[in-house]
Amino acid sequence: MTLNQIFTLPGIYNTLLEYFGKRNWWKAESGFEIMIGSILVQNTHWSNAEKGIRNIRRSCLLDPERLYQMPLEKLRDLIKPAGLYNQKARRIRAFLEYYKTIYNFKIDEMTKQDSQILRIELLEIYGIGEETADSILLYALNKPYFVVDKYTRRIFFRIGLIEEKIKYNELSAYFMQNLPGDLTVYKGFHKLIIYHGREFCRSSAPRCGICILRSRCEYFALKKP
DNA sequence: GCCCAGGTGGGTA
DNA sequence: TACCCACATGGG
Repeated sequence: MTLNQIFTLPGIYNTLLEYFGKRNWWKAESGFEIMIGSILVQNTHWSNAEKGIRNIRRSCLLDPERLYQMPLEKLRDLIKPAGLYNQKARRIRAFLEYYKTIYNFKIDEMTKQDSQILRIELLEIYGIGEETADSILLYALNKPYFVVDKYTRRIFFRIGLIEEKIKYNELSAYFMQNLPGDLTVYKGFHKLIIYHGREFCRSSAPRCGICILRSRCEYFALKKP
């Protein structure tokens, strides 16, 4: 196998999978927890977002109806460790408003809805942009949308596979067109990109992402001629 | 003490 | 349309 063959999306996916293996990932208790977590993790380290989720769970509020009844100030206090708490409290409230109005807090009803319509609906909610919408679609509702985040953009630009200013939809389409339309691959690849990004591709180390990933690819290229 | 994190919306030119 | 900027806590 040549380096060019390794540097395809399936090749990179397999390389990262061999390097990182299967790791523990956030074990959410429900789709609803994933929806709230997707908002809390916006521009925030996961460990902080998790504290917000934990506070909500401890208060027995990890339930759409109860969380909806919660005064905004109280919600704000619970999610404080996640940072950006004023904005995020309003965003969670806006999402709950939509979830109640359209789906009566029933995730099964939401899952039955057409994926494209769901995505349009989610994007109309205050505080839900493309990444958060796709995160909810993929992880909470098991709809095949590839989640593109800061790490994805940074890593694949540094490897040289995409342009720096590529639009979200173009980058997402690039992944979906070059990977099997498989939920396991979409979820797995996104997680691996995050692992790689956290360890090797921080913004303050502009070259290491390329070096590590390229060297791993070269290593596997030699290992599997 | 400084930099950064799994974004988003609003303002301005 | 394309840039800026605010938002905010906690870990390294």
